[in-house]
Amino acid sequence: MIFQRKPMQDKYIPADIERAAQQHWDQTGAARAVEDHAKPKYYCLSMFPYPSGKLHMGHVRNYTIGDVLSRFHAMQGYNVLQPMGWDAFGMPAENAALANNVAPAGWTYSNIGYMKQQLQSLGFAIDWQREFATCAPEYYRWEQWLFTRLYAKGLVYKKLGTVNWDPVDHTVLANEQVIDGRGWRSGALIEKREIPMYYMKITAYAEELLTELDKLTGWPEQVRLMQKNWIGKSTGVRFAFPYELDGRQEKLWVFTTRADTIMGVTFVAVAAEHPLATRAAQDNPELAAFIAECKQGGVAEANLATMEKKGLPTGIFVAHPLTGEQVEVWVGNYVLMSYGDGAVMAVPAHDERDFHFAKKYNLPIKPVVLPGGLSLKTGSTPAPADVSDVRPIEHLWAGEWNIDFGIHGELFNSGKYDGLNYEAAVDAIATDLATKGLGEKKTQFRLRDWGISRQRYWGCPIPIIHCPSCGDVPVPDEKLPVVLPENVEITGAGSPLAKMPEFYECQCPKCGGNARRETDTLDTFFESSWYFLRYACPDNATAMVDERVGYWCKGGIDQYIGGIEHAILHLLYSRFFTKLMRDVGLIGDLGEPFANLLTQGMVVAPTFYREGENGKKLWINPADVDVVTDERGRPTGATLKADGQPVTIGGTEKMAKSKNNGVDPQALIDQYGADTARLFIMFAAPPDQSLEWSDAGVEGAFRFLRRLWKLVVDHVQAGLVTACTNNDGLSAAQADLRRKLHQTMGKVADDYGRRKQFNTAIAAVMELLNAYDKTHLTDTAGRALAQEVLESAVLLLFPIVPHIGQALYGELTPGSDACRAAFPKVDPAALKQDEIELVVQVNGKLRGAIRVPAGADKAAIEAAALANPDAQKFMDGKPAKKVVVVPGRLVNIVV
RNA sequence: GCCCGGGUGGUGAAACUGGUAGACACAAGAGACUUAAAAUCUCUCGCCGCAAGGUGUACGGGUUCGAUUCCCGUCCCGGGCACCA
Repeated sequence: MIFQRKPMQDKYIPADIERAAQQHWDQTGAARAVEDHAKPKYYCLSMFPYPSGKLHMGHVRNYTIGDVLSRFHAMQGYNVLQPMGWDAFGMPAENAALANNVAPAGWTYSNIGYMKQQLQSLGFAIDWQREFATCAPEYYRWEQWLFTRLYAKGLVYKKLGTVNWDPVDHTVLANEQVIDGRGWRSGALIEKREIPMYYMKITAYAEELLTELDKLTGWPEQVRLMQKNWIGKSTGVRFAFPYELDGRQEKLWVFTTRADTIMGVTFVAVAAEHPLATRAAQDNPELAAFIAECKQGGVAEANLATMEKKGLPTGIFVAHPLTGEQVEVWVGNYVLMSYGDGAVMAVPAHDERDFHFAKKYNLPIKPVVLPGGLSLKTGSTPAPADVSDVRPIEHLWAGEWNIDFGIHGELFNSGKYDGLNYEAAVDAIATDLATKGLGEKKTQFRLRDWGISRQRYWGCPIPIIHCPSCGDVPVPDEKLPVVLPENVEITGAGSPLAKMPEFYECQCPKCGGNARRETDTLDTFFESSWYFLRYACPDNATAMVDERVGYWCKGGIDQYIGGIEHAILHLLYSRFFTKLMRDVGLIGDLGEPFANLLTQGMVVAPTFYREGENGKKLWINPADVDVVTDERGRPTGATLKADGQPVTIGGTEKMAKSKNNGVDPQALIDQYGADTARLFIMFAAPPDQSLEWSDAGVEGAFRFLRRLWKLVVDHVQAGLVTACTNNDGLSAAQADLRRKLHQTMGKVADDYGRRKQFNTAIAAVMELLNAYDKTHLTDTAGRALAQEVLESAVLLLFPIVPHIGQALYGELTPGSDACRAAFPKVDPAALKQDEIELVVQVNGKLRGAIRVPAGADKAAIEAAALANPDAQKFMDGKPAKKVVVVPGRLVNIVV
């Protein structure tokens, strides 16, 4: 018999085996996904990257997780789809254009080219035939098409929206570009400005988006909760304060969830943009100045909410709807026009914000709800001695805010409502308001409609034509796509499209007259809200989606993986789009788009900067910085490697282009190979935990792979044998190893499949190989066991380190292909154990251990524990009061 | 400010449903092999203590036979806050 094979390399050389493995996968089409109704499908999707230039560690982490799950499920017999594409529109391309004088399109495509090659070098089992970039007209034409359908249904509409206006650059800025209230390039004070924008009616789906959250059992509870709070359903009362102004009877509407406190209203606050504020400012210059001041600064809610609360009286009074008492209207900078009616009733005694505002401006505080479970009726503890005397209670409000003031309780000081609890009071008050025609119970959502217009160039053109006689006219299907011109000049001042007559000059599709094309583009969240459906049919030139979506997305995408930072917006918009597309009749009722969600923790890194001219921060990459630490390892300072001069240490933040703190994985891959990079990042932390980047430990990951290689080399050189399939002929130590092997198989499958915690799976295989090293395996039975352990260990690790796995499995089982191997199956017979060890505690403290037969009953275990000399020593001769036996774990003796 | 997470050795972390705190690694130290270095192998490694033992999971309280895990409060760090993606 002549069987010639190339002898196995003694040394682990990742570059060689990775090239060979990737070539093999390419040639065999290992990652190609084809619809196959004979197998269960597994659509494994990782959030597609923005092509920012190079991969960063967050990408490596994200896509390795996806690849591990994809490969694991393929080994379990699933028909796996793992696609990849590019979220290619967005602001960074325009910023790069400004900084380096390159066209956004060219910059984007070249980044895609580089990053694709990086992804390929990591050996991900991606079906590249489904790749697309969202900046391609073949992709975005379909969202333009959908836009016109939604516009026709009224699900897209136009209204005024507030933006950040840079008065120097004459341009609209993103929130990220507003730093401390100033434009990032001009340094000018930013103003709020109202402009017409297109909105999507996501509020029409608020109820469905909320209730369907309950069905998302494959999502982290945390994300469901965040979405629930974001949608923010609240039930309360919408009511009006009537008033007379300029000879007309008017109503000032507000919404409250605390109608029970309505008798405690001492003033009303409206937003600076509220019509009543505008009216009052007409003959009040001071108020007009205040309103102008409120217009300064950015629109981001975080800024508004942390601002000092300021206000000014309008001099206008409205009538309390129940008492008729006159209540003054104030303008407050903390009241948001975009929430509800842009006006709130103020009850300083029971709302913390109102309380501080009232204290600041000496407005009356009128308590109407008893704090801390007090009751007028029963005088229940801890009531003051004389409960009929309410003065001591009111005196409580003289001091600081107390958390009890905001809690539901029994009403007092409220006339006919005295003694009612929260629910009864709200019911009674709502009824009385309704009788007067001044209000009713109402459900309100915090969720607002989604503004999708952007005054930017690098995005999907909005397919609308403005005609002087016909109004806004959607671009007809046969004129789609509206193609974004790719050769433009970016100046940073205003939208380039608005300066291109060749783009905006057009004819009205209805009347044929001269008209102007919309020059705003769509929010890039638009593209990422449906890309996951397009992966099923990227080649369809005649329809947005087709029946293949029904195959791959039935019951939802099986696994979605991406950063926790997308927990609200992207995931909510994607859920919304799926429902929209269902209602437009594009897809059947697929249900929720993502059946299982894994929210990856952020890869964070320290930030470093220097202040440039006019105080602008120039961010410096961590790779270019030396950090000085004290003896405890705490950073005390940092210097730039290039010049040795100090740089300022910023916070530790998610790796982002804007802070220049991304770490390029390429150096890691070049030095150690893709498998080490993959193994290391999976071993560093569980996937949902945030991970502060450090490459300490990479060496250890590489060492482990080298050791695995050597274990297989040694075994192969001694000669291959048939793998062991049962415990016959094994020594006790060998049986222990075989038990460990099969325990490890179960543990790793559970970690991959259920827990999605890969660091512990790797640790388990490390433990197994440590045990392997310590077991005598030179006899015939031992050699067969060695073969079984090595074959299994290689397959257990294959999803994480597929290149070395491909090579080693080929050596261990010549002629086979690791890509076609099934995941190792546990042999229950190998798990059997005669004796187990139990820990003995005395009063909850570990004092000893006993060995008992595996099937020992409770009484026998108790007896053995009480007889244990270590336990007796600590029982001090006292009798056991109680003995707690936790089967399989421990015995606790209480004395 | 509001919503959601997190805090365990020198470091990354483990402990899955309330049951042995620190698995598995990194770093460090000691030793073996080597002319030497690298690589590899062996041992030590939370803190206090010679030891017995005590103590320890951000901090303060609580529930429990037993708490890293559950509850209340405080502090610190991270994510999101609707135009970063």
